[in-house]
Amino acid sequence: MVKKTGRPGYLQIADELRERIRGGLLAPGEPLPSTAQLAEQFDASLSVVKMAMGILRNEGLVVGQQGKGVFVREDDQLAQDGDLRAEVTALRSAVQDLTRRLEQMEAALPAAARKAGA
Amino acid sequence: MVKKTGRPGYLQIADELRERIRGGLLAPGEPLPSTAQLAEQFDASLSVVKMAMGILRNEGLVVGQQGKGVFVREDDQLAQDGDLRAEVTALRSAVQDLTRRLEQMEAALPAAARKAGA
DNA sequence: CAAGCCAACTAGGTTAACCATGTTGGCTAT
DNA sequence: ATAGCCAACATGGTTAACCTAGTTGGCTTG
Repeated sequence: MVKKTGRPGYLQIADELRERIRGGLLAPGEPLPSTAQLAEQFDASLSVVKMAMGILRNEGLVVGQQGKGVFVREDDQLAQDGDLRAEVTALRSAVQDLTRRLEQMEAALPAAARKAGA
Repeated sequence: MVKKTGRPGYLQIADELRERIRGGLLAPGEPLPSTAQLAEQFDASLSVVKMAMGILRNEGLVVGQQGKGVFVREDDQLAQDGDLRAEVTALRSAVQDLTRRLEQMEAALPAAARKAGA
């Protein structure tokens, strides 16, 4: 299944699964095949499948549940909206602001960081 | 360096590097320390550092050049042209990180959380 | 001196192994 | 029959090893 096109296998698998999700072949809430099954289907090693899953998880397209499986995220029809750009810009500003404020808190209250970190 | 906070090490490292970039500690065009150096600095294995680098690469924050190094992406506004997905991914990670840190603060300062929240 | 080779670095892909942890269904013993 | 255990499966994190391939600087050789 995985082709030797120069594009690494774990990205090919991530692409394919991403497209199945976008195309509706894998519906929201539906479980993906298990890691082992995917490895067999794609004729790939467990490792590359796990890497692909990690990417999709990081992208938020899927949600893993230990012991059960990996499921297509339910709540993101937001990805279809037209004007994401403004939304992303606003989110970035909000994150930057939160980061700054949280850093001030952590700097002012090292006890919290100590308790959490060490 | 990597703390046992429940958040996996490769995400902690990705968080830290992402913040260095956003904060300007690592300027656009500037090379990151090599994988080996980062592993030593974070007291982590090469593997987790490589995983962290893969995430940042996937997010488009950095660009790797085989044989040379990994560099902070120069055109920071590139995300405006196509790939909102990577931008959203980065923001999601940032939010996860902020959430984790804020929860630690709240756990360490229950009085403050009570006063502010409920 | 100059050309070229080579060793030592770099990123990146792949695989395998080990462990922790959560779920589930079936079997066993009471 | 039921309660509880347990094996088989699941995700997820970590580490190590091996390989490809590009870069760079120094040394050797012509």
